[in-house]
Amino acid sequence: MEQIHDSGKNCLSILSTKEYNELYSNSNSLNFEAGELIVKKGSPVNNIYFLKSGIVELSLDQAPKNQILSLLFNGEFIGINCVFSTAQYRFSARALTKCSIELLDKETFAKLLKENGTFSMAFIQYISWVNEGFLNWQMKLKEKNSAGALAFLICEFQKNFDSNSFEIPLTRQEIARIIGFSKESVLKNLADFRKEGLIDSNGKSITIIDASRLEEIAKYG
Amino acid sequence: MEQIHDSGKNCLSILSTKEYNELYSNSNSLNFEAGELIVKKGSPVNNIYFLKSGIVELSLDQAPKNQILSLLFNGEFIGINCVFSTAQYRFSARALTKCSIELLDKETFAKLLKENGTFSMAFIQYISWVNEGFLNWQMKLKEKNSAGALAFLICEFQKNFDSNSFEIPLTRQEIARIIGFSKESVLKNLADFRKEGLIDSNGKSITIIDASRLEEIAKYG
DNA sequence: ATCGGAGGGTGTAATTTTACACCTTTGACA
DNA sequence: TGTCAAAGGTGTAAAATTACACCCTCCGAT
Repeated sequence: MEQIHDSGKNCLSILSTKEYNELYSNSNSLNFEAGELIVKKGSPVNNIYFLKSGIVELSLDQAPKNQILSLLFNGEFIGINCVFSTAQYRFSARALTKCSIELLDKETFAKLLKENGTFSMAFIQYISWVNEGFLNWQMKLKEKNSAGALAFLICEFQKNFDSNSFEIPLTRQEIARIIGFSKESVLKNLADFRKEGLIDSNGKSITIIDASRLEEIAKYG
Repeated sequence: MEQIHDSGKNCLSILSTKEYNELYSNSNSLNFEAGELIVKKGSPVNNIYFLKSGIVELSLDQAPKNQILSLLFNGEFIGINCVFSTAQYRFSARALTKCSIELLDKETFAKLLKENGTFSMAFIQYISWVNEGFLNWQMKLKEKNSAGALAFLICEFQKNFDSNSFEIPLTRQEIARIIGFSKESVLKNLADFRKEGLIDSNGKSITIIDASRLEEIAKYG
């Protein structure tokens, strides 16, 4: 229990070559285009979706309107809480960018969990870590106003890129659905950030000019 | 994987008598009074807290001010996500009522998880179920206005009692911290519910008069 | 090439929620 | 029994957010 497994990839690396091959011999690769529905709410859980590359949004409804629960990046399992707790997915998953996904067999995965105690401990660490992260993300967003939440999201995206200039592959509406405010609030706050010289933005591309002040706002001050 | 383990108690019942005795021989019973701090944010995870009876609140800060993450009822583990994902608790737990808690040894618990594949599968099902429930709870609250959120909380409490008359062991301030609105909003909505004949309330005791209309509001319509 | 829809953008009004000010009630305890 | 703090309660003003109305631009399909 010394090692903390902080990504799905990390967790799969526990498996022996034999176990790994067994898991992957029962799996399929799938590719999705931006905007495509990956998992529809209510569909039965027959496989485990492992996100090899791309960004996925989870939302409570399959319509691309509702509140976005969370964003998943590469190395994560999609909707892992539903796999072992309910017979069906309780939300929908949609590709935000091109995505490459490995469809693992649920029964093989479960068999390996039962047989390999080290793997199951790593998996327990992983889902604990994922859920702890989700909880923290939600709570941080909840205590902020619209400007703080937007700044927070921009800072979080920045962490996934090395540069201060990057593209956020989301429409203003999608950003709004993530942070839980209206599209107009997002637009107005973006305009304010631009006017105050915190960022420069042009469509989906964004450049952070004053990172420390942006982080101040993200922390809510 | 047929059986779904939807409470910590249920999950512990998987253990053989021998394993159960091993776990409990390394454990202690603790009792807490209403208001007492059970787990302080930042403290190291040395034990697993199993809530035998009572109601516990989880919050991001030890001060009894901040947003309440969730309420735990009997049969649940306290802060189970932190046990296997971080070395320390990321939030505080406080007794809302008198609580009886079993302090299980973390290493023994981990050993049993590694050795007993059926137990670890049940535990995985349990934490998935807990987190799925938390996520749903948070999302349902998020999409509601203050009246809807309050009605929702009242309806949720009602489910834990068999009668339409019961006591909510929370101050108005605590209710506010759970649903994420101000104390005044809670008071005003309660007054409205009373005026409209949906409920009767006197201090902490509450009687639901028009359950269907209250549920309507809870669903936000 | 042009039509139409989706997305970006902004101002103003309406709505919701909070903040503040202040009062009453309750219950522990000296 | 008196006191004091915490909790319940309410009205009004201020602040934040949303809703609506409307405009422009870009881009894909006919």
